[in-house]
Amino acid sequence: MLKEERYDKILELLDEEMYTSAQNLANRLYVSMPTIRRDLAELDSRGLLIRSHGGAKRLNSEHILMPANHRKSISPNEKRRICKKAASLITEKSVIFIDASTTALNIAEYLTERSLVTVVTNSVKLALTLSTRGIKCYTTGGELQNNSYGFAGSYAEEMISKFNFDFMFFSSHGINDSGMIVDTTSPAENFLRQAVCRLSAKKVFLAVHTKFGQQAQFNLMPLDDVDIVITDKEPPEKMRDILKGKIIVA
Amino acid sequence: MLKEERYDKILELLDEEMYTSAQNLANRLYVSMPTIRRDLAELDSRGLLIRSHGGAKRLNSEHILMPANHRKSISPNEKRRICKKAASLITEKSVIFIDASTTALNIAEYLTERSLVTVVTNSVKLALTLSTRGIKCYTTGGELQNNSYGFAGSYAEEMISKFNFDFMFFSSHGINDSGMIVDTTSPAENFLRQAVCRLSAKKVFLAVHTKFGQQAQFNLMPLDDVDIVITDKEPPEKMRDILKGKIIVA
DNA sequence: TTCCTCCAATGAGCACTTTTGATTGTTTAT
DNA sequence: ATAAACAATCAAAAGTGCTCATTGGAGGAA
Repeated sequence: MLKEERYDKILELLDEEMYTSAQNLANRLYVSMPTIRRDLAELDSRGLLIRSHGGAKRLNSEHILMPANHRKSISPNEKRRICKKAASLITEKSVIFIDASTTALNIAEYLTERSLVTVVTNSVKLALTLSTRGIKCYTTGGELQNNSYGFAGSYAEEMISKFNFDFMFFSSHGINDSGMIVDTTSPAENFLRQAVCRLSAKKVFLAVHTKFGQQAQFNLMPLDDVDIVITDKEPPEKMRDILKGKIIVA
Repeated sequence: MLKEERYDKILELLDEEMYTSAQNLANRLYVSMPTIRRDLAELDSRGLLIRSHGGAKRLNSEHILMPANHRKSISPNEKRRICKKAASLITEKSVIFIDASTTALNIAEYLTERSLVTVVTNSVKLALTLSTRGIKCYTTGGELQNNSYGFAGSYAEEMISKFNFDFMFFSSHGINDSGMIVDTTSPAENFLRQAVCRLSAKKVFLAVHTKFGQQAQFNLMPLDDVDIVITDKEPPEKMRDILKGKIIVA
């Protein structure tokens, strides 16, 4: 096992347990105590956990700046596959908007500096990711939404009003049986997405197959407004008609 | 097989496996270990994977986030003391700007929801910190600057132009012997600070004592433009005159 | 096309570094 | 006071970077 792999495993275990003893880690990862101690020291110095006598403690929201970055994303591989397909739609020099969702975040992997794309986003995470990859991107300002690490609000809306987008890539909580895209996030964020929608030539909805048939408290937009839906599996029978002509299975 | 082809194969394998050993790659691609090592080094430097002793790790969206250089803040206690004092200047309902610097970041600790302050910042870190503390804040958008985790650029400048600030809190690389506040960060970020300066009633400069007598490549503004300087120790003799009347030792 | 030259890419050998677990004596928590 | 956890040190093993000779493909000339 690689060292980095062990580091990740330690953080994953801590994610579930809040506290863990060095002994416990040594047993579960089949390495000796000194090794675990060294690992914990290293992870502590990276600011990923808090070392304490006998073990370690998970960072809580007070200490962590970019929280939950080691929490496992659900079906990460499906999301990545979807995003790979999504990125392949992007033509050179196009202007694209990517929203703040764990799904759309993966597009970052498939963007390169060379493609001369103008990226606009309201996602803090995407901004940080692209920044470290050396890809220029414009981030909307505004008020940071607690659960999504996305900006929203009137400042964000004003900022995006300066653009005309070729593509808008977004995701949400799900699509209900009547073909309405629904979400649980803040209304402010939904307003923003609706505004971007009006400014975008092509609207691309990224949906892992589990999203079909989901219900949530807010209506974002009808599926009719979307041009392309990218998913990872054939949707259930009852949704075939609504999705006809716009679905791509990655 | 071409080199680039092999690169792609490596990335494909990593796509499925998340972690892989150099040995494994060498076997599957029918090349020697040195070659695989060279490949991994190259791919790592291109930012397409993370090299780790014995192999490599896939770069997924979650891991890109954490800045690799977890530089520890220098003299954190002095900075906190300075920021505590800075926060005590803030009156209820005032509108304040806090810039992207490790020093000013500490103000977050001393802000409470109740004080009804409107906070505006170009710092991603501050935005995240305040957000987890439940304090509302407006973040400028713009282009993320690589080293400071701050936004800058014309969108940021336009955003702040909508405000009139009661206080501006900022820091920089230092003050040189002629009383000029100097910095090493991107010019874009300095333009932003200058713009905020013009919109602020009181300019408060936060300077750990080590900043006195420092030189750097960019001139930010003369000390004359600043109303208050907060530091943690009496400044050196030669700077007393310039600082007269505006210095507070926390 | 075919041959030749050149240069980048590769693999082997070797010295060096990193990682790891065992052992030691010291520190810490209860 | 006592047991657990710790840091420090060491040696073995694995992994690595370096140099250098060899290979094999790209590009130009016959």
